[in-house]
Amino acid sequence: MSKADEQTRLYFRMFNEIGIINQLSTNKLARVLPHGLSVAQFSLLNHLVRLGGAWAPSRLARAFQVTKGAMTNTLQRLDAQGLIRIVPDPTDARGKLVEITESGRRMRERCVRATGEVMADIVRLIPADDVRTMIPLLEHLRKTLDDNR
Amino acid sequence: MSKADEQTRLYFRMFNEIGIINQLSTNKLARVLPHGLSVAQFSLLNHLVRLGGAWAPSRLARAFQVTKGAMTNTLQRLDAQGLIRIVPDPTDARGKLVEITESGRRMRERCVRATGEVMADIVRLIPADDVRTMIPLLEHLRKTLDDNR
DNA sequence: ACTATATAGTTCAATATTGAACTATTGAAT
DNA sequence: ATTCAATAGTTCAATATTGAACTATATAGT
Repeated sequence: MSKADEQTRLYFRMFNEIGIINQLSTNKLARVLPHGLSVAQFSLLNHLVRLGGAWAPSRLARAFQVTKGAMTNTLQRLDAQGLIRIVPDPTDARGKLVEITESGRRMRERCVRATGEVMADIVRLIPADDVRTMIPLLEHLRKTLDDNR
Repeated sequence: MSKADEQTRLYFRMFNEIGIINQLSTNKLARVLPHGLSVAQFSLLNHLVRLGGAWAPSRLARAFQVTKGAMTNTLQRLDAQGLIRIVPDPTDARGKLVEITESGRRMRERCVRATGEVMADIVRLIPADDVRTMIPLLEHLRKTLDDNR
């Protein structure tokens, strides 16, 4: 096997590990989330609380790297549960703006607590240094993939 | 914010990056794969070629960390395209065994070539040292999540 | 002003996935 | 031998996702 092939294998392996970790972690978190709330939905509530303000669906789709269609779906489900409010954008008749509701804030708190317990297990088992080492490398990889989309 | 909260945030951020990378890389690869073949299907063909021999569906499901239902689906699609052969396990009447066909081998070669070009771009932009640093850390994380499933 | 292009959001079909229910077979304990 | 729990595989409903088609509005170039 050539050197280049070996290198390619290395990169494939990294993506493979990443895929499995994503699946395992998503499932782990989903299992403790209040019934009916997906990890994607929780992440969205979290995003709205942490960053605050009103967000256009298109901006949220870009932030989460999903298609507009997927974001429409997520937002409709959250809206149906009264966890967010969707209002027309006063400055652009095409657009809408998404805000979290009080009920959404409470739900997000519940989710933070629920996932916190799971996360505590993981924190105990994975050295924080490992995480601190990986984050900048992952970030660079993510940005690179994103730029060359 | 408490120290523990900050740490939890760090871990959440890692999982978030991992989720986005998974989505971007999967989409990138899927786009260049011969029509009708998903990344999961290609991975399975690759697995059969690299490791060789006949595999029980349940063993494949464990190897790829997906449910038996998901594996049934993938195998049925590959079988329908004649890329694998599924035969009864002679030693266990409950079981089946999966082998790659000649056509499957050829398809796998095509996929390796197609994805190789995409991967070459990534190899050029991401230092191999980054990858070599991440792999053992990712592997440890994956194993830890898997053990505590 | 007009036109063409870009952007915002929705809908839809196709696909992948989970988790649970189900059937069939195995293997172990008594 | 019988019984019972474990395992192998399938099916199904629910959900999440993509990509493409579609409508509506905005913006830029002429």
